Amino acid sequence: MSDFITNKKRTHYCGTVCAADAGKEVILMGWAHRRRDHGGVIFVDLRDREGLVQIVFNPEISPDVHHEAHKIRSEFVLAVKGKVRKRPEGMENPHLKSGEIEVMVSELEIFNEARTPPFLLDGEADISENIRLKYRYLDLRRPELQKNLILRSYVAAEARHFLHDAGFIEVETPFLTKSTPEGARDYLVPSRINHGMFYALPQSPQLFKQLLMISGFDRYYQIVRCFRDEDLRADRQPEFTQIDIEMSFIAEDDIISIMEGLMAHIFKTCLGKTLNTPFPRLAYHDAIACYGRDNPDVRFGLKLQELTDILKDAEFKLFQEVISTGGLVKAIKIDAEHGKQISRKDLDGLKDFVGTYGAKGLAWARLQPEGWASPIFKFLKPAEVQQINEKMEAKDGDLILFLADTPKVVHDALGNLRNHLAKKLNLIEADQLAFVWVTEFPLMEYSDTEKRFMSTHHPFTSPVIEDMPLLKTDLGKIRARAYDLVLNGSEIGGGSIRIHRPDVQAMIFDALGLSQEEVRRKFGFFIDALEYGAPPHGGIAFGLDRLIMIMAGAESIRDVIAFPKTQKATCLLSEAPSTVEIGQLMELSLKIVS
RNA sequence: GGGGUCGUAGUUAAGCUGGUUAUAACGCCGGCCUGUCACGCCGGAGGGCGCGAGUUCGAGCCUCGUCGACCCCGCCA
Repeated sequence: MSDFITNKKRTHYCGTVCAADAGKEVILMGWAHRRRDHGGVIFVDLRDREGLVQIVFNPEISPDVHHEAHKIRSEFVLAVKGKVRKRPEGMENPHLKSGEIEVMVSELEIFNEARTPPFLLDGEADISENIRLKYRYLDLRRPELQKNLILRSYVAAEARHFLHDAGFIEVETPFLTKSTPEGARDYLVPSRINHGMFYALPQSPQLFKQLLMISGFDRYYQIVRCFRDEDLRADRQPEFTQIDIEMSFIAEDDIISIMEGLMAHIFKTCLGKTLNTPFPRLAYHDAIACYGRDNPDVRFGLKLQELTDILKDAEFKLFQEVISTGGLVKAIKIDAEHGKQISRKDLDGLKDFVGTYGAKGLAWARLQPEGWASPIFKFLKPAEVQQINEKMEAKDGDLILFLADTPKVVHDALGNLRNHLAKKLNLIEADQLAFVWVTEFPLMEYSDTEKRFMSTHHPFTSPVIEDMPLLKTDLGKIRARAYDLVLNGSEIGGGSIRIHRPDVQAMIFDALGLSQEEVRRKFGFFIDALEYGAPPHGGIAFGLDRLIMIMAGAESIRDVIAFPKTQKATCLLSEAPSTVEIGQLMELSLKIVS
């Protein structure tokens, strides 16, 4: 074995060698980031996870080592021994943390050569994602991704630290578990021992953590992988990580305040940022009314204003039709300064944008010195225009965008348009952290595809007690004891107080249209457990990946996961999924039918 | 399942209304250089345009199909 490693141990990480080390003998190990060969003297930037340091090969120090150094190419793996010295006057590199010093190498070992990498590992590598993912182990050498994953590690460690100190017990729950067809599509695992039967990978440890409450653990947490076989997005991967939490003998405010403490601790220790707690709260109904979505980005205005009442008698066919069939008219005002950045052509683009959310049109009006310029205002009475002016507090130059449609389409389209405009018009200040709790979710929502009411959260969410009578009359109006934590317009966590009484649980299953046999088949073990003394309990789960995305300022969830999947849920590095040997299928009594 | 953007040397891109030997930068290889740090200078190699059809005298440019990456809708209790 090499004398380096066995006898000569690494003394410093490259990025940590600094001016204070001048005069010291150091041993460094890392990758050749860049080489500058001047014929006489050779400079190499040596890189490890902590950063870069310039190492210098000078023939006057050792002709042999200098000769050997000629072989060094990008990404060769090196060990060097040498003396740290202050760089000569005027030769400092202010771009480098270790730029004041350099290491004069007296001994070199090339541990390993490297093929020329398929892409440069320098700075902002604007390389197509398929190449990056195929050579993920090289992409991960880039400082940006190293930084993200190191942050991720810190956050997980600090979360554990905080929760441990707060009396939470980390318990592992099974990955091979029972399929529960409610909710997302399951990843299935065939059972070899039980032919024709399948495990499912957990979408979340929901029932297990509730069972742990019944078992008396009182406070549980787990940083745990979850699996959902649904289509991917920029912030969605088929396997993702949750900080999963459950507590007994508590109510909403108990959980909310401890979780605010958790967030404050994580942001303080990992980013040095102080959060203002408690976080503001917003009822679901108000979130939808003002922001169009249940994960509002409250870093900017552009709130939705309702004009339905003002326009209900308007002699404009389109509005009349929409309003008389239960639809709404809502509008967003863009102030003059930003409104003028939006051209007629942009307006066409915005119309197409809302089209993707089912909106059939997008009307606009611009207040100009000579009055309103708008394709629709000619259909309105002066009194109506006047009321719109007042409601929107319109000033000269303002641009108003109107949408008339069903409530769902109006909120969907304008909610997304609002976010789109904020980005386009640069309305979001960097480094803002806008947390908001969204509360009072509906317990159930009617599903047009399933033709029945479905749980908004999951069927174990407790309804608000006073709303219980609505179980007989108006299922859509029952509020849930649920809460989501939203950060900068992204849902980073969600949870609820659970049902702990078997009779209440039975009523909810009944309202969801699940027969007793179905309930028994799907959740029998859990129903049984509820009957053996379940404490009042509730919990929450945070999406660790999304949280890290925001903390790291990452554009994509793939940038905070070491080995992510593509949008088609494949791994370009390992080439999973793949076909398997026929023998493996036979062992599982499986047959590919098409 | 649907909509959109993209696919040209190792990489990132350019390639005009289809027209001889397909450009550039970086990277790579060789040479020179004792103070560079996106080192510099000189020289060189490297692709036939994701793949497959078609239209045409002629296709990187047009058409169709197909594969892949990304973004979005649906989906994500």
